[in-house]
Amino acid sequence: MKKSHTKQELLEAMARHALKHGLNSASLRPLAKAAGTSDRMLIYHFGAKEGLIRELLLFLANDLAIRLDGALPARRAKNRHECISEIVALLRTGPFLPYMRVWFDIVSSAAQGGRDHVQAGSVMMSGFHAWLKERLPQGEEQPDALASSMLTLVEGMAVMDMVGQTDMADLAMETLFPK
Amino acid sequence: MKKSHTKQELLEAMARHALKHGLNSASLRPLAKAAGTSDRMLIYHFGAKEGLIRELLLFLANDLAIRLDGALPARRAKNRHECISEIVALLRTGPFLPYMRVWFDIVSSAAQGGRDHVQAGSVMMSGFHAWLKERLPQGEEQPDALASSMLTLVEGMAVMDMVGQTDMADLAMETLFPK
DNA sequence: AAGGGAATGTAGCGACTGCTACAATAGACT
DNA sequence: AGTCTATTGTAGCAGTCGCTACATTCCCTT
Repeated sequence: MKKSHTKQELLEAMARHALKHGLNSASLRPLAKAAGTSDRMLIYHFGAKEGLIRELLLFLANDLAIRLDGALPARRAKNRHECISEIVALLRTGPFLPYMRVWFDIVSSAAQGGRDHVQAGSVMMSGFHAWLKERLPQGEEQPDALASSMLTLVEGMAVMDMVGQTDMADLAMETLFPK
Repeated sequence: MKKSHTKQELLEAMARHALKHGLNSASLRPLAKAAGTSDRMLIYHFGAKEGLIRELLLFLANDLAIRLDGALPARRAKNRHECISEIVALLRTGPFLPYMRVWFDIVSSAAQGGRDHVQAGSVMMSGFHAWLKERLPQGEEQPDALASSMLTLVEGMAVMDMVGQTDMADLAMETLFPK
């Protein structure tokens, strides 16, 4: 072996690159450069770009889960409004913006029928749902339904944010989960 | 003049192509072929690809508005649940799937900082909001807030649909706007 | 020490990208 | 009729894409 980058190390570096520069527009040579290797070696390790993307997506899904866990302590919110508004504030925070951009790359590719993207997106939402459920106010009778509601609304708000309709997003949140 | 395609005709044909094959991956030669002309002529008419995309986005925004108007009569829904579930059902309908795919192409590009995409997305959401407001149940005291809520939730549901989390989308809707 | 397989570099292929230089044609106007 | 301008075709450039053939180097095993 000369350098013997681990697949994990490669994925880590490529994930960092994808978070900075986008996922859909990522091509082998820039990814390789970011990971300190060559396109030649990426194909060698992952077989083809398709496999690389698949593994990169799973890595990113896991990475987001870790990042979410680290960002907000696993404690119960005081009430519904505080719960969702904390989450929204968190996602609008600098460190999470790259994840949001990559997230919509994934959604867009999933919409075009990319099965790997659908799967990765599904994994991400499941993880997000579980994470959110642990942070709901105490005593909620239907935590699944409430977590689904909040998560779905949060996703819609993210869409609105991306197209400059932050006001509409905020209004929706304040209306559905008022103080 | 030999053929003298109108810009409008070109945009129409290219919009059809974008709805079929995606917007982010659209390149000049396929677009030109779909419009019965050449990449050479597209550049001639639009100056550069950037201008073409800009005009195509506005065309699509207008097209979506027209399509929405034509799809559901401008009548008031009986209640909130009927209102939103009709809209969701409509958007999940075959003819609207291409628009959803293109929509998330736009959101994804907007997330990457594409100003034209942000603007087009904003126009689309404003139009959608106005359209929805006319179809709210009668007697709602805060139509803007309610329309924003429903629209934002619908967008979140669309995201969930794209990544195969239709169940979560439905659960959210039934929870926030129960029968 | 010899062999073997894993890892890497170099070079390049064919297809595609947005875009352009050059020339030809067609119509409108004087 | 002759000129001018708008429109179009042909050909191609320089760059990027995913991927591969070939050769080399390295470490581990025997």
